[in-house]
Amino acid sequence: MNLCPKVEKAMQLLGKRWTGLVVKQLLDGPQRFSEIKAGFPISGKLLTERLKELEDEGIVTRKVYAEVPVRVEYTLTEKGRALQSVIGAIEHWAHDWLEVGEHAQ
Amino acid sequence: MNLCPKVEKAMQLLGKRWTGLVVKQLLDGPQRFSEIKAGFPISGKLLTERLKELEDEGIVTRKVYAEVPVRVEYTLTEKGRALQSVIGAIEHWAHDWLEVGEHAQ
DNA sequence: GTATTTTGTTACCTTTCGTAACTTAATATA
DNA sequence: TATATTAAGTTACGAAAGGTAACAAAATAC
Repeated sequence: MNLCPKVEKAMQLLGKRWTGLVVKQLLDGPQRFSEIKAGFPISGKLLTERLKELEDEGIVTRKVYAEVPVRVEYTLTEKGRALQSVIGAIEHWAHDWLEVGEHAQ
Repeated sequence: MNLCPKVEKAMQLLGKRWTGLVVKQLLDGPQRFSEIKAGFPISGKLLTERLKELEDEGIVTRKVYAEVPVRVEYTLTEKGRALQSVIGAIEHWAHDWLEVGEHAQ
């Protein structure tokens, strides 16, 4: 069986460090840069990079509020919200099968 | 909201290059090293590494057949087969939302 | 003019990844 | 006996991705 290019692309997207967590974070609603960053230990550099990638893929939109200091809010598009099924499946599997602090026996 | 350690661990597992594709490949049934490798352009070095990680997590089992030349077969455990829900969700999302060869508008 | 705050960006170093040559082990062939 | 064959790795080395911490921009308050 040869691999479907769409699935390959999805895998390469989600198979990047932090991407899943960024999407999961945004499933709770629109958030600004600093809020996402506070959710897990990603560096500012990488968060910028990941958000740019997700924006390029039409998964996230970026809105700048010209306040002082500036506020930038990131929101999932419909395409992004559809990833809820994937994130949900991961959470379900994690709760069913993972033990933290040790390896599987 | 603070992140559940199980979900964090799952994300860090699946958020590694090739891991999702290795699991997807093995969902079709047990396969030997070379068969998995033929499924997508992963290097032997990385495939060894990923399979070792998945084995350490109890997601995959490794069986050596002392034939000539040697045959090594990898099989998903029940924990591994449970990832079918995750892989399935990714495939579904990919078919619903991705276009190959161009970016989202 | 200086301080403050958020959202990046840059420089620099470390870790991970990719490639290609090599190793091992058991047999078959010359 | 020597050489070839084959699958499954392993190793060395250069390239790409990731982490850290200092810096920049922009607009306002002091």
